[in-house]
Parts: sequence; structure tokens; C-alpha cells
Amino acid sequence: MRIIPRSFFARDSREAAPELIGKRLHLPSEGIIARIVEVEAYRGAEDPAAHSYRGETPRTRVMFGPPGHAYVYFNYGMHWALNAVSGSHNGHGILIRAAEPLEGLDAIRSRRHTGQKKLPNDFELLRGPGNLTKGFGITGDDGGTDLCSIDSRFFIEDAPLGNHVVIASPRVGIREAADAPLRFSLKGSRYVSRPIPKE
DNA sequence: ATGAAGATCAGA
DNA sequence: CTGATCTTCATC
Repeated sequence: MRIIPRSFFARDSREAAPELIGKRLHLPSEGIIARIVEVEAYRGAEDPAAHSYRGETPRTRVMFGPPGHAYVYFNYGMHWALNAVSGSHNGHGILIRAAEPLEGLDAIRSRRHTGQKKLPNDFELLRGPGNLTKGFGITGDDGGTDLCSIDSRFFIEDAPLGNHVVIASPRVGIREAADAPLRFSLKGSRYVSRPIPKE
């Protein structure tokens, strides 16, 4: 297995984000492997929708650190979201929004099925930023994790995209810069978090 | 010290 | 469509 190189993330998130589609997120301790099918780029001072837009704060500190590490934030009072720090100490990040579970489905199901009535189907297991972190058991404690190291609790494998197409569309759930096509997804995948708007 | 908004999700 | 739930940051 080939781990994704740190140089992959050491550039503008707008460049790296589309290429992150198809890579694999690993959680070895649970035997979980999932293919990334949807991401969004956030571009620091260039991007009014980014948490890092107004500079470094205690919360956004890791986004101004070395690329390839995890920026994990808590939102809406109940959800964690996983980002890969990118760029060069300039607040860039890539939000990982959805993935297709490949291995460890049962481990993911048990994390996602928390006493609710409905149990999620396979398409829904890692669909959406909050669901993805829940399925992987990722929380704020994982902030700063090195995604480019096989020794980390979780990391990213540099898998080829193969015979697939990546499409761009506007990002989800933001107000500022709502039109910028910085959301990237695997064309035709049923594992994406929500429908891609028609052009 | 205070409050508004938030890169969301599930259930009615 | 709405309620849940709580941190962060800007402003007072």
C-alpha cells in the first residue's frame, strides 16, 4: 500500500481537492477502508467561507501548520467534520464530505446505528461530513492527526482514480462565495452527500 | 459578558 | 420544515 505523499497537500486546496477523489481513507484498528467520493476546498484568506478567512485563531491553528494533517471541527452543536490541511501554512483545507465504504462495513454500521429506529443503508453510512466522522469514530481528539503516516490512527492511501470522472459544483451549506465551484465529487456515485445541481 | 450563526442530521 | 445542541468569535 502506498500512503499519500505530503507534497500532495502542499498546494492550493483548489488544486489538490479534485485529486483527492478516489483516494482511500483507512482506519486500521477497525479494519475500515473507504473511498473518498466528495470533498470541498476552503482557501484561507482568499475565501470568505473558510474558517481561516480572518486569520489564525486557536481553533484554526492547525490549518496554518504543515499540510497533510487533520483539521477537525465541531459544528451545529453535534457534528464533527474532518479536513485535510493543505497549502503552505496559509489556512487552506479540504473538507471530506462523503466516502464509499469498501471494508469494515460492520464496524461502521455499529458506530452509525446508535439506538435509532432506522438503520442506515450502505449508501448512507458515510454520506455527509457528520456521518463520515461518526462512522470512523473521529472526534476533536483526532485533530492534528498526520494523514500521511501509516502509523497514525487513520490515514489516506494514494489510490488511482481509475476510469472515473470528477465534477465540480457549488459548495454546500455556506453563505459567502456560494457560487464558487469548489465542491468536487465522483460523477455518478450514489455515495455523495446530496444531489449535484444540474448545470 | 453576551449572543448569533454555524462547512449538519434525522424525523415529522 | 423544524428541533436538537454547543462552540467559536465578534461585539458590547
